[in-house]
Amino acid sequence: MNEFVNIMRLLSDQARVRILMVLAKKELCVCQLMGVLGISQPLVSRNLMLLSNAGFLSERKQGKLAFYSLKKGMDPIRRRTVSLLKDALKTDSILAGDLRSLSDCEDFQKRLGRCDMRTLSEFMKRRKGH
Amino acid sequence: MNEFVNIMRLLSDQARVRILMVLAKKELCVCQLMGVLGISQPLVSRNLMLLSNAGFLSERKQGKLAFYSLKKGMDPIRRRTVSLLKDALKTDSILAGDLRSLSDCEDFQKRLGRCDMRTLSEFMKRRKGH
DNA sequence: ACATCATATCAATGTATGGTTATATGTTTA
DNA sequence: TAAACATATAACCATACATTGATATGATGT
Repeated sequence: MNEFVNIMRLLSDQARVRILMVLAKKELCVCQLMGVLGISQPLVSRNLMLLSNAGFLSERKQGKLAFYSLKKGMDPIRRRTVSLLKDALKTDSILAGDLRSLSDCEDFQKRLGRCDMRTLSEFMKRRKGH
Repeated sequence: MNEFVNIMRLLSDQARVRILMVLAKKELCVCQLMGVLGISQPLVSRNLMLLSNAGFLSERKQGKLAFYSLKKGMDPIRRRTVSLLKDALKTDSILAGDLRSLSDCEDFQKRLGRCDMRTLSEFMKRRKGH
């Protein structure tokens, strides 16, 4: 009972749901999530830790980057929960915006050749402007 | 997005999940839920209101009693959510205890011929003793 | 009308949680 | 080795929420 209630509490936060849904599309590092979601780095990190501890994410370290992705081989309950999330948010506008931000962010980083959190967050802020 | 996150928050509470699961078995009035779950009447009422407003419950008034049950004809997302709850808690010990309490509580009330919240809560307290 | 019973609502309070700032840890590059 | 970069952790504050106790509303029977 408690485990399930804790999973629900985990998913009762917009930022965490957005992270989970974006990672369901593609493996990303922390700074990319910052850029895409427009939230602070400590907050991204904390939410990634919570989602990892709850058994939803895998972590992969490469150099100074930490990549997170949806965990493979989750138990049936978690799998169904993620599937429910996907269907419930299939036409969600915020999520659609996040995915657009993602490709913009990737283009920017490709030109830059690195993550560069400061420049990236400036770029994304300007991007939100219009 | 917000609607879904609110549903998750709703289900991130043990008392509400227990209420929902017991009502999924059987229509009950407020005082029966008090007895079965061992929680205060204002708390039961409040959580019933939240679950109703979120579209999970139907209400039926009969005399001074207010009966609540799982709503018929919920949208697919809510239906799947309830189904997920049921499966996730299929072997949950707290829920099993609630269902046992339910039949005890019904026996007691049948002998008594009414709800009688005061006597009932005393009875249920003693019952928890062993 | 009055007393009792069932439910709803309100006020008060302690706790949990999201968000921010500052700092620490670890990695690469110059 | 020093500086820049990426991430993690800690401390803190403000807000939201669960829970309780008291009280209000409303129905039933005497």
